[in-house]
Amino acid sequence: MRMSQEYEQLLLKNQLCFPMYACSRKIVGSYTPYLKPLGLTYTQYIVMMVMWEKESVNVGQLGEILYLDAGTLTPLLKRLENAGYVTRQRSKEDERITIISITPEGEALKEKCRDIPAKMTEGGTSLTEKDARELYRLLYLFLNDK
Amino acid sequence: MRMSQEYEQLLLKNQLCFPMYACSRKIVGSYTPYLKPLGLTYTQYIVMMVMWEKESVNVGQLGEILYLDAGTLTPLLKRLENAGYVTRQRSKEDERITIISITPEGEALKEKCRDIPAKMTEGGTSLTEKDARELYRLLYLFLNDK
DNA sequence: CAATATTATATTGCGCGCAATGTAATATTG
DNA sequence: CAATATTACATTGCGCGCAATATAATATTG
Repeated sequence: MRMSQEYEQLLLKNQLCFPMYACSRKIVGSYTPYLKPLGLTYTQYIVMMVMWEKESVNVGQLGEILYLDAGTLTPLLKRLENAGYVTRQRSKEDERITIISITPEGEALKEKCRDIPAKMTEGGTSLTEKDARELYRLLYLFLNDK
Repeated sequence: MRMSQEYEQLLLKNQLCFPMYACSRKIVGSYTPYLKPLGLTYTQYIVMMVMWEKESVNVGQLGEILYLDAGTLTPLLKRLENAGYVTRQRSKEDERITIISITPEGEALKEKCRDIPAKMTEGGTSLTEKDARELYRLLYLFLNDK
């Protein structure tokens, strides 16, 4: 007996969001063995990646780059500050703005993270180089657009 | 000045995980306008999707299907139980097992969710049908494999 | 320039998501 | 069959992730 069109769309296997959600958690989780020894979470890691590129940003810019809001970033940045990797200080020109700056310890952390990307790919995906490129393209299409 | 291969991989734009993570949150978030009026979170919604297909499952099976563990599922299932959508009872054959069963209210909820998939696609992605299929394939490749 | 609006961040509250640990029931093993 | 191991969930603790609200500083407006 055939299901109606509407109800058929409610089947898990017909969803695009679900595999995205599951995939994301799976990959984020696969970083843990490399990040936990450094005392980092995945979100802290991507914040540090931004810091390695920028050296200094404010909370709003960080949020735009990472698609995260102050409710997530503020406590996370306080933890990175406590760990000694960044400093948080109000801008002198506009006291509403909090400027996040990387410390020497934060810079040093970059070296400890140096091999993580290689270790992550090394396990080996069944994704070919071409598939990976295609996946990348489609994800950014979704991300920039809808 | 050129960056070393290792450090270049630490650039956010060279990561596959980051867009997946951001994309996942973005799509999950786009469900909120439709789920919140029903008092559901996205995770509760996909649990209910399983219940609509199975009528009765135990916690372990639910975890396998959704890639979630008991630490996440137990409190979530208690909330769905309090909302009246499922029941939780120990199996008589094996008292370690908790059986989750859908209630008539849970079945009724399916009708209220009927139009959600259509509403989700309707906003319109720049993804073509072909791109969506390709994305689906690549996500499941990642999910089943690595 | 005082009143109002806007902006940037912080705070609060709640529901995940997951590692680690606990607990009770069932399986296995000597 | 008693001791031990394993299994299936439950609990605890912590860090997000985000909506809603608060707060303080700056911009705008009449």
